[in-house]
This record gives sequence, C-alpha cells and structure tokens, in this order.
Amino acid sequence: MSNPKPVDSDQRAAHKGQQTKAAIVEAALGLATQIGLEGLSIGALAEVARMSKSGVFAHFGSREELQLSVVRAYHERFEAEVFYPAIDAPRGLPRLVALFNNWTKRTTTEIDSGCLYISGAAEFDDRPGPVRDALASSVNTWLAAMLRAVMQAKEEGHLEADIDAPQMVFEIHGLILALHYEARFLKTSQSLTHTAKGFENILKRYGASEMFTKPKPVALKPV
Amino acid sequence: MSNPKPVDSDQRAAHKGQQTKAAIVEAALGLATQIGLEGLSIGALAEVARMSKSGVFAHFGSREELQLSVVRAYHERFEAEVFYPAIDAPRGLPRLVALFNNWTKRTTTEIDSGCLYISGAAEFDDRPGPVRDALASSVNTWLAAMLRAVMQAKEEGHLEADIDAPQMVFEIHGLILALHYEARFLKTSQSLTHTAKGFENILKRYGASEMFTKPKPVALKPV
DNA sequence: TGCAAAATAGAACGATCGTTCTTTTTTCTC
DNA sequence: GAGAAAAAAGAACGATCGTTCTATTTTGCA
Repeated sequence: MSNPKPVDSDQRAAHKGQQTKAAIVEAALGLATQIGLEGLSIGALAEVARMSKSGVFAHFGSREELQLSVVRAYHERFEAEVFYPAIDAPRGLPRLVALFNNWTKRTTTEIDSGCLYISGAAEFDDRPGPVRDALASSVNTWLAAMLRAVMQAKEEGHLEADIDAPQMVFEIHGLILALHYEARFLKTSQSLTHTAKGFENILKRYGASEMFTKPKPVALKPV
Repeated sequence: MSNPKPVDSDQRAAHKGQQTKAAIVEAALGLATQIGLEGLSIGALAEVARMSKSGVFAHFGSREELQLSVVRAYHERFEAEVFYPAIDAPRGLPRLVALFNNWTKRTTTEIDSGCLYISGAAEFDDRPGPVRDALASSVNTWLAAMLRAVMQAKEEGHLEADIDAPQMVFEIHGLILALHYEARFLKTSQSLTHTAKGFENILKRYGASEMFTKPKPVALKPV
C-alpha cells in the first residue's frame, strides 16, 4: 500500500477550517457508504453536518472534489483497518490469512454500512473521470497487496511452487464480493460461513499445509 | 425459474400503446444497464425514445413502475438467454456446466453494457421497496435454479454425495461477481480466463469426473 | 367515414440539484 | 482588544427532476 504518513495532514495545523472539513468528510463518508457516491448531495450533507450548503461547498469547490475526498478517506480507513494490522503477522501464509480475515471482518461490518469499493464500482464503471480513477487506483493497490502476500507465501514454501498467484487472488476477491452481495442485498444468513469455508477450499487447492486450513488449529496436535 | 409464457403479453393485442410501451422499456433497459436504475430519468428516456416526457410517463404512471418494468424485462431476457437454453443439456453435471457457461457468456457481454442484477444490488441494498423486492426475487429465482442443478448433479452421481450444495453455488456466484467487477470496472484483461479456471477448480473440489473439468475434452483419450 | 377512445404532446408546478455571489460571523495574530 | 483573514451563512441562478393538468393528435371500431 502507500507509504504511511507520519501525521495526518488534516490535523497538523489544526485551524478551524481543517477541523470542520475533516468532520464534513467524516459525515460524507457515512452518507456515501449508505447511498453511494452519486447519491451524496451537498444539501443532504449540509443537513447532517448542521451547516449551510455554501459553508460545506466552500471547503471543496466542487462536488467532484468532495467525492474525491471521500474516496481518499475511505482508502486511508481501509488501509488502517485491513492492511496495516496484518503486517504484524509473519510473512507468508500467516500474513495472507490475516489479510483475508481482516478483509472479511471489515466486509461483515459493511453489511450494514455498505462498501464504497463495491458500490463505487457499480456507479462509476462506465463514467470516466477522476473519481473513477481514484476508486480503481485504491482497489488496484489493495489487490496488488494481496497478490504480493500470495507470492510471498509461495516463496516461503507455504503454498505450492507452481500456483497461479493472480488466479488465487481472483478467487479470493470473488468470495468477498459474494459475501457482500448475498449478505447485504439478498440477506442470506449463511454468507459468512460460506466465505470462510470457501477460503479453506482455496487454501487446500493451492497446497496450504493443514495447520492453516483449519479454522481453529489445535496447538498440540502433531502435523 | 418461472413458467414459460406461451405468448408475450405485450405483443398479443398489438395495440399501438403496447407496442410503443415495449419500445420504451427496450430503450429504458439499455439506459438502465448503463447508468443504473436510479440514474434512469424520464427526460433522458424520452429523448432516446424520441417522445415527450409526458408521453413516456403516461405508460407507467410513476417512475417506480417504470423501474419495475425494466426489472421484469431484464428478468425475462436473462431467463431466455441463460436458463432456458441450458435445459437442453442432460440433467446433472452437463446442465450445470451449460448454465454456468451461459451465465459467463452473458456476463462477458455485460462487460460493455452492464448487469442490472449487480448495479441494482448496489443501488437498492438499503432502499426498501417494490424495486428492491423485484430485483432480489429475480436473483433468488436464478440462484435457486443453480442450486437445483447442483443438487441434481449430486443425485446423478456426477458430484460427490456429501457436498454442500449452497456452498458450491456461493463460490460460483463469487466467480461471476469477480468477473464483472474486474473486467468491467478494473478492466483487468485476464478475468475471463480466471473465471473459467476458477470453475474448473470448483468442479474438481466437488468431485466432478475428469471429462467435465477439462475445458475441451479430447474425445478419444482414455480416462 | 365519423366518432369515441386511446395515445401523445405541451406547458407548468414545486422541489432539489450544483454553483456563484455577497454579506455576516468567527477566528487568529499583532 | 483592534483589524485583517478565514470561515460560514444567506440568497439567488439556471437546470433538471418527477408529476399533474389540459390540449392536440392518432388510432381503432361501428
């Protein structure tokens, strides 16, 4: 992912304007994940933020810039919640499993709130422009991180040597998309179980050793 | 899926009104798959249909009824293109493979045009109402058909006897969603290959015999 | 062919949209 | 605490939205 910034630029100087801007983006993020980036209107946002339309608008200069701010904020949050915590796990299969678990966990909470990478993809898939580019760039960054984790697991000998890494990432991505779709839209109850079981199946197919494919490995059991 | 209707009701009496209504729905379907059901505006639709706003509106009485007509039309088309052609294939694994291939083929063409079941899910996932219900009902009907095909393949002995059928459908659904997402939004080139390979992996995992897991089985080669 | 009915058009409505402009309030600095 | 700068509010703009109403055109049947 991108380099971790030492200090959040919106909080550095801490002038009034930047504080309220951060608060507005926060509110906008909540609105956008629920009703989509396209449904996000400045009037509705102003109401939530308890400000005037023009007061909100002045911080961004255009609706598109507001949408970009939301995408950037979402990206930072995704990184902080899914990517960074998983780097503590040892390089190789443990880290890949941690990444997937964090991803699943976040998607599970997003069954209520909505996922910007999924709703944004549907809204902007043939609407070229900066917002689409920012969304696609964020998602690609994340998928590249997953790909790296798979390749490292291969290098470490935790997965078979001749596996197709992009193929594996594709299949994992499919599990997450199905989880979001079936749980959030169809309200299917078993989605989370299916996702976990699907990941086990993928791990087995790509030759992960037994201790990783079990959901709760029994520590003292000899392999 | 639903019972095949002997005659399309919109063409039976063939009064002028029903003809133009069908033409409007046709145009609306094209617009909705591109810019979404929410983006579908009566003004834009009237322009495409070369009619007045009120002329278009009179056929539906409300925007919501227009959206419902579009969903119904999409459902019929999906059935005709994906479901019915596959019933010619023999019950069991061949039919399941045919269903998946038709589904993939349709999704592939929808990389350009867009899929209403996917964009609609993102737009209506927390917007209760008749449109959401119609969308979810259509998708559930289709997923139930896939589930039936899997269970029949199990009964026929084409798949292992103890497999989790809903789990398998979930994984297949994930492949299609990933195909649509990565090909249409991210414009990843290898998506179709990944989808096919992913289906092979699933078939293997659920114990399909070799002749079905090969993309192009060599007829004379002994198994 | 004439006439009622159906289909389409046209104008206008209130509401909301993103945006611009001007004015008022708040904040920060000297 | 005064005064400049920044932030927020308020009003108004043109455009578009879904919808309603009335007027006109087209259709289909006797």
